[in-house]
Amino acid sequence: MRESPARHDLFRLPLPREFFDRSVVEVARDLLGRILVRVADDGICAGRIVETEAYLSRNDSASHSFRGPNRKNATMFLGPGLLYVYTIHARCCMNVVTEPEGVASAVLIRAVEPLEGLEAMARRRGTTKVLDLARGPARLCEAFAVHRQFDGWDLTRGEQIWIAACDTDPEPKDVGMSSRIGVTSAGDLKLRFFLKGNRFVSGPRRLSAG
DNA sequence: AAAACGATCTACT
DNA sequence: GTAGATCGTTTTG
Repeated sequence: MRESPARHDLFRLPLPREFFDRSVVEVARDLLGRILVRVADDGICAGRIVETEAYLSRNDSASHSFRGPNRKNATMFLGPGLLYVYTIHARCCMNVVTEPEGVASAVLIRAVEPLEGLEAMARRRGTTKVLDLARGPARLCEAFAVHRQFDGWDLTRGEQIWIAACDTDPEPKDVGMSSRIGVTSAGDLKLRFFLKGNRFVSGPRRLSAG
């Protein structure tokens, strides 16, 4: 994909703290269309966020912060605009902490549409299939070289990794939402948002709305 | 020390 | 769409 100077300048502006200091659902929806930017020694890359999932603070048993702060989830309690990275199934997933300090709500970034630095992503992922580069939270982390070491990273600094304020797909956003009540124990509520019709969205894109 | 549990992925039908 | 792999973390004895 060709790289235009104008676009590159837009990628440079990190979203400010206030952006993240809002309701987690609001942030999850508003993150769609924004650009995730990664500057690393082994390559620069960027992608448009097409799928997110909101995790509602410690009142939601599906959230990692449900049982209160501990060694692993500490970042979630430290305030908006931080990156929370955790491991699962021997892989990493990245979250953006939202809402005021202590609330511990976060948005899981589930997929991006690769825009720039496809070569770097392909190298890190071990595949050249564009569809498989960053669709899925763990694949995304691998493609963008995000590991546990980035847990607690301040996204508003605009260094190494951040989310650009620009929106490549200005209004009106065609946002889809799929919610489901947890089948397990205490009714877990999951709120997944995605850009409708985008082929980089993972999983079943059933339900409409939005 | 052992067992169970995933905010997942891949392969395959 | 679903079964099976996979391994760090948490929970249990």
